[in-house]
Amino acid sequence: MADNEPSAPPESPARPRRSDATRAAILTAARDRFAAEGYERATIRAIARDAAIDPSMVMRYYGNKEGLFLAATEIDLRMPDLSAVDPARLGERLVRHFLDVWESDERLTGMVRVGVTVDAGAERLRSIFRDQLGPVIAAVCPVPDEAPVRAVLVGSQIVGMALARYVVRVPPAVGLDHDEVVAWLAPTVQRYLTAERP
Amino acid sequence: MADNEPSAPPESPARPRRSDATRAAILTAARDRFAAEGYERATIRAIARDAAIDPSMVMRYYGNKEGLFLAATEIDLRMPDLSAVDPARLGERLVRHFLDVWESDERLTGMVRVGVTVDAGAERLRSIFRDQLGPVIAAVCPVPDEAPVRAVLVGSQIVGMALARYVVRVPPAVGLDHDEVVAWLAPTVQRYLTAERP
DNA sequence: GTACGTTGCCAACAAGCGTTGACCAACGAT
DNA sequence: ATCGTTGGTCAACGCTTGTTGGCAACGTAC
Repeated sequence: MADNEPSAPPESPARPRRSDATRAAILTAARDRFAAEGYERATIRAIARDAAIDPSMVMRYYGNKEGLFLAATEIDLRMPDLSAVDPARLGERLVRHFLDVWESDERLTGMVRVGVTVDAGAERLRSIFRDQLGPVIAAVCPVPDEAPVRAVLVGSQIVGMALARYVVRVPPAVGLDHDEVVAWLAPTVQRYLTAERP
Repeated sequence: MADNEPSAPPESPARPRRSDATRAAILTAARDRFAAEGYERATIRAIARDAAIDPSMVMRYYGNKEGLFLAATEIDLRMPDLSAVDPARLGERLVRHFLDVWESDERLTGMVRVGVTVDAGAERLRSIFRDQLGPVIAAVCPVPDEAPVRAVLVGSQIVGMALARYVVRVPPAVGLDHDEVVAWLAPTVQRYLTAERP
């Protein structure tokens, strides 16, 4: 309905358009606003102002606010291949990876903010658990059936710490450096991954 | 300013008023709405409708929306006295306590929802860490200086799991029963409380 | 050069928000 | 019986929100 490709020729899935720069500017502004202020307070008008265009352009290119949100919050955790990692250091590897990825992409903070508030965001979070964290953990899981539970355990500790550090900013959590976080959390994650089911 | 006690006599800190029932109805409705929908989407009008009164009453009794929020989300974690607990079972005790308290008070879910979105909510969360979790953990902490860090570690795991179970509702986390959650999380919490600093 | 799709701005809409002040009814002390 | 205080409703305010439709400029293909 709000689609702008007139009759997308099947041979080229995405041709460059003159408005690509605008689209990109909107996405960038939307990411910043969603991350900083959450879904409701990030207004289309503010996003458009940041992108230096008219609010109606946002509607034209992304249909409505939820469409913009979904487009702006496609997240790639860049999960490493854990099968190449020393099994005894899986926890350390994972915790360090998440610290890096979290601090390199403010969308993750925004994702948590919104995933906790809006249904569309919660579904996004679930899909990240299911499609990105799940498979990687299944690959190193002794019993494949247990992978979903182990993934959610790992995720709960990682997200919990991210919440404390980057969203709520509890002082003692903010004060920890990477090595301290790894030293505390890695054994936990390691146990969730490899310990016998209790 | 929006205070309704004309000249509160110091001898009786809180006399019963005729409007106590209304005040309570507002608070109950506010808790439900804030918990279910977060700060922005829980409108004063909707809360007033739930409480079967006029929106202006909310303003009269609680000043403004933030005042209502603060009044509706005073939270008591009912922390137990850990010094009476077998030191080897501190983790188990704490995890079980949090499961109970979380499922008996939907305000906690609302608290997390709002604490992640609004500044006033984040401050509430920090104060809960500082004033309720902190002291209890300091009492069982080998080195008192380390108590804040250990408290935030415990909190990160507890809140992370609560997020997965009660807010985002990731299926594998919802499917765990209390004993399973305790079996997985208790050793983690135990280590955060009593292990040597790594 | 003319027709047409694209890009963009502008002005407006209806709805909903938090908040305010005027006004009335019931109560309690005098 | 009266008068100030309290509990409550009503109607409106100013504002912001997401969203829409019209219209002008630009570029390109024929």
